[in-house]
Amino acid sequence: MLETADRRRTDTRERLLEAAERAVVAKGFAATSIDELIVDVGITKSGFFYHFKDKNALARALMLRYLAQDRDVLDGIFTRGDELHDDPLHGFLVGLKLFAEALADLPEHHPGCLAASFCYQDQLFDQDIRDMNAESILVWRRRFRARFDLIAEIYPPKEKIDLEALADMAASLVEGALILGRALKDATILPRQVLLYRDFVRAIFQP
Amino acid sequence: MLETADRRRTDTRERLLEAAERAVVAKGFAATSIDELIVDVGITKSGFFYHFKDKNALARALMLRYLAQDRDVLDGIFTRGDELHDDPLHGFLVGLKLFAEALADLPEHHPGCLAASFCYQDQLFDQDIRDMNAESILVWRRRFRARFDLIAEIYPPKEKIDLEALADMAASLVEGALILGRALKDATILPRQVLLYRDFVRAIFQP
DNA sequence: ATCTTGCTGTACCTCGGGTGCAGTTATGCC
DNA sequence: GGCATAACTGCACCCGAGGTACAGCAAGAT
Repeated sequence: MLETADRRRTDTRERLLEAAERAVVAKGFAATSIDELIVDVGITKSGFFYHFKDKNALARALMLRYLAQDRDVLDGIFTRGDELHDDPLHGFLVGLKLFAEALADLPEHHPGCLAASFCYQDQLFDQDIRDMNAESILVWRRRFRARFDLIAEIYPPKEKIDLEALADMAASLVEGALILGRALKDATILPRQVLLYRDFVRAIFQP
Repeated sequence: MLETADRRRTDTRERLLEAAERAVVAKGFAATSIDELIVDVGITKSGFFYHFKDKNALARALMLRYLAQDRDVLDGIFTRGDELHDDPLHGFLVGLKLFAEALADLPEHHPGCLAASFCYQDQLFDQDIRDMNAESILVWRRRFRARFDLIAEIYPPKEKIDLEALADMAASLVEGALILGRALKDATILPRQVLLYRDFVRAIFQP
C-alpha cells in the first residue's frame, strides 16, 4: 500500500517524550494535553496509553530522560575544560567559559529547565518524581562542591566562604536566569550570569 | 438567625486572592481549581464568577497584588538599610543583610515566587499578564542597576564589570534559590545565596 | 420604598484525563 | 507456514473542571 513509514514501532515513545518536553517547558505540565501530543506524533489516544499508563508515567519518563541528558551535557563540558587545563581551578574556569558559550549558542530563543518547570507544580506528581527532581539539583551541588574542595586545597580562599552555597549558586543562577530570560525574552541573560559566576569563583580562589 | 458573619461582602475578593496565591505557589495555576478556592472561602461558584469573570481575571489580580507587595517589601528593606548607613555601598550591603535575615525568618517552609510560578506556564495567560510578569523582573533590574551606578561613581570597580548582569543576578539568585529550596525542602538555601551575593558585591566595589 | 451590592441556585455545555476492551497488522521466531 | 508478540486503532463511556446564562434573594445605603 506504499506506506512510507507505517509500523514505526521503535521510536514512537521517544517522539512522544520529545513533544512532551517541548510542550511542558513551554507551558507547564498541567497545561500540556495528551491530545496535542498524540496529534504531534500522529497516533491515537489509545496509542498514548499503550506507552504510558497515565500522565504521571509520562512525567516520570521525562524526568529520567532529563536527568541523563543533564548529566551528559555537564560531563561533556567540564571534562573538555579539564582537558584544556591541568589545574583544577583553571580547568573549571575554562569549563564555565565553555558552558556560557554553549548556552549563548542555543538555537531556542527561551529555553527552560524541566526541573524548574516541575518545581512549581510538584503537587501534581507522585513522591518519586519529586525525589528525582531533588536529585537533579543534588547532582549539581555534589559536582560543584567536589570541585571547590579540590580547588580550595591548592588555592585556599583568603576569606572563609560557604562552599556549599557557592556550589548551589551555580544551579540557582542557571534556574533563575532561565526564568529571567523567558520573562524578558532575552537569551543573553543566562550566559552573562554564568560568566559573572565565573568572575566570582575566580575572585574567591585566585591568589 | 444568629449568623456570625453573614454579608461579609467587603473582603471576600481579598480572601479569594489569598487562597489563590497560596494554592498557585504551592501547585501551579493550572492545577488550582476554582472549586477548591470557593470551598476555602465558603462561597459558591457563581460567587467566584461574580468577582472574577474568568480564571484569567484571577491571574491578573494576583499579579497586581504581587507587584505591589514585592515593591513594598523591597522598598522597606532597602530604605532601612540606607537609614542605617549614609554611604550607598554600605547602605546597600546592610540592606542585603536585612533581606537575608527577613528571608531566613519566613514562617513558611518553602516559599515561592508568583512570577516564577507563572513563568513556566505563561502560555496559559493573556499577553498583558506576561507583560506584568516581565515588569516584576524589570523592577528588580532597575532598582539594583540604579544603585550600582551610584556606588560605581564613588567606588569605581577595579575591573570592568557587567553592571546590568550584576543587577539581574539578584533576581536570578532569588528565583533560583527558591526553586532549590523547594526541591530540596531546605529553607536555608535562599538566605545563604543572598549573603553570598552580598560578598560578591562587596568584593567588586570595596577598595 | 427602592436601588445596589454581593451573593445563591439551577441547568447546561465543552474539554481533558482516564478506563476498558475488542480488533488489527507487521515482524520475528520456531 | 503458523503463531506469538509488539504496537497500535476504534469505540464507548465516566468524571471533574472551566465556563455560560440567568433568575432570585437579602442586607445596607439613600
